[in-house]
Amino acid sequence: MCAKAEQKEFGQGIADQETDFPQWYIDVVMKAELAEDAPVRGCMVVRPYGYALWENCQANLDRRFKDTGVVNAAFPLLIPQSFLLKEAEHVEGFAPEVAWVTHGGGEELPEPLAVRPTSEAIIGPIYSRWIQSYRDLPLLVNQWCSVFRWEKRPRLFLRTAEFWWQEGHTVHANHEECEERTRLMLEVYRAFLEEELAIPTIPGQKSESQKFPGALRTYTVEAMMQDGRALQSGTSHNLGDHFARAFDIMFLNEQNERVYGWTTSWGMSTRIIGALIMVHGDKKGLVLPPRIAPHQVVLLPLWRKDEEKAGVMAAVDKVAATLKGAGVRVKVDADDSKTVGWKHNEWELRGVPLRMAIGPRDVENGTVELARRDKPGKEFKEYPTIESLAERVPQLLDEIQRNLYQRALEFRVRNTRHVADMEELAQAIEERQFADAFWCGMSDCENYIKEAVKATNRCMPLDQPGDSGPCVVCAMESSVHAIFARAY
RNA sequence: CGGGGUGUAGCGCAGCCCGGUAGCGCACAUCGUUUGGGACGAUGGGGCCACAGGUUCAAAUCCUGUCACCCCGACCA
Repeated sequence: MCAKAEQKEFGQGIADQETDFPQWYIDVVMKAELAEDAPVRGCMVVRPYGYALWENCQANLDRRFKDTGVVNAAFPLLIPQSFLLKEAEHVEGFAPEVAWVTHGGGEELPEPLAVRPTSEAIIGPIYSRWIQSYRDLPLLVNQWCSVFRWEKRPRLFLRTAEFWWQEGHTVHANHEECEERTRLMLEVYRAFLEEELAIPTIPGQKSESQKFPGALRTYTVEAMMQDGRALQSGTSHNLGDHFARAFDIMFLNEQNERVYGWTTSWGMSTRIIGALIMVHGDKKGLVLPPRIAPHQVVLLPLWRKDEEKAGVMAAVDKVAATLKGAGVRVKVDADDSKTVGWKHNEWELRGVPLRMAIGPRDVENGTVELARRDKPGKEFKEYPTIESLAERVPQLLDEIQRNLYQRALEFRVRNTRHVADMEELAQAIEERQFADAFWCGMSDCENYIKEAVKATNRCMPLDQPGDSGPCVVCAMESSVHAIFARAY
C-alpha cells in the first residue's frame, strides 16, 4: 500500500526532476525504453521506441537535405592511419578518442586502421579522385552512419562511444560558396529543431578554442536544457581549403588553373534525442512534440463485460481508420492484461501527445475521452464527438506542437541574462542560466571564465545586437556578444 | 585518470557482519475472477551467487587477487 502510493506520487518510479535531474534523465531513457547500456563500455543499445524517434528525425532531415541538392552515399568504417595523420590539427584533436584496429585475419596489420571518429580523412582522398573539373562542383554528399569516439565519460544519447548521425561533406569552387553552404546547413538544422522537435536554438559561431579540429570556422545551434545547461545540437563547419590541401582535392577552373577546392562538413546525431528529453520532459517522463512522435494518438479501448467488447472495438477501429485517413499516426493499445490506469501512465511516460479512451459509455454517447500530454490533469481533458475527431485531433496536435515550442522558448528567454561583469556572470551560472556577455575574443578570457565558474563559451550568436561594451573579463571594449553556460 | 558504488533468476533487490538446503518483489506461463487512472487468487518454470586462488568438514557469506559495469569529477570538435 505504502509502496504503491509512493510509486504513484513519484510517477513511474522515476527520480524527481527538480532535485535530481541527472538521475531523472537516466530513468526516463531507461523506462521509456529509448535506450540502454550495451555490454560494451560506453556504448548504448537504441531500443525500438528510441529508434523510431530517430527514424522520424532521419526521414525529415533527409528530405530537408535533399531539398538543398544533397545526395546520400556510404563510405568506409575504417580509416588507414596515414590518412588520419594528414591534417595536423584534425589528428591532434581526435587522437585521444580514436579506437584502432590492429589485427585482421589472424595477423597483425601492416598499418593500423582507425575506426572513424568522423569521416573527413577517408572521404578526402576519395573526393580527390572524384573531382577533376569545376564542372564537378559543387559536390554535395551526405552519409547516415555511426561513428566511434573513445569517450571517458559517456552519457546515454548525449555522449556515447558509438553514436548514430549523419555527416554531410561538400566541396565548392570558392570560399564564398563554401561559406554559403556552411551557413545553409546550419539553417537547416535550426529550422528542423524548431519546427519538428519544438526546440528553440541559438545559432552562432564557435570560438577558436571550441571549433572543430581542422576547421576554418565552426557554427553551432545551441539549445538550453531544463537544468540550464547547454547542448550543442548540431554543427556545421567551414573547413576552408585545409582538408583540400591535406588530401589533394584539386580541380581545373574555368581559366584552366589547377586550384584547391573548399570543403564543408556538418552533422547532427542521436544526441538530439537527449535534447528532446531534457527540453520537454516532465515529472511523468517524456513529452514528445507531435511532429516527431512515433505515435501521435494512442487509443485505449475499455469494457466491463464481454458483450461490450465488440461495440467498443468497432468504434475504436472506426476512429483509428478516420484518424489514419486524416494523416495521424495512431496506436491502438488493446492489451487486456493491463488496466487503463496502467496504460495511461505507460503512455504518459513514453510521451505520446494524445491519449484517447473509448469505452461503452462513449460508444453510447458517440464521444471519446481525450487527454493531452503537454497539459496533464483532469481539467484539460475533453470529450469530443467521434464525428469531430478528424478535424479536432490534427488541430490539437498542432496546438501541442506550438505550445511545447513556446514554453521552451519562454524558458530559455527567462533563463538568459545579460551580464556586465564576472560577479554577475558567476551568479547567472550558479542560477543555471545562460550568461550573455561582451567578450573581447581572447582565449585567455574564455579560459578564465571556464576555470572560475566552469562555464564554457557556447557561441557568438549570429544575431548580434550591434552595441558594444567592456569584455566581461578584461574590460576591453568589444561589440561581440557571447553565450557562456555549463554544457553537456 | 582520480573519488564513490555495484556484481546473487529476464529486471530490481535481500541474504554476507555472525559460514550450514539460495530467497523476495516484479516480469513470464496456465486457469479463473476482474477492467472508466498502476486489479486479485491459485498453480508453475526459471540460478556457474562476476572470475581465479586460498582458509574450512562445509563458502554467496571469511581472506587474497583479477575483471567488468555504473555514478560523481577531470577531459570532451
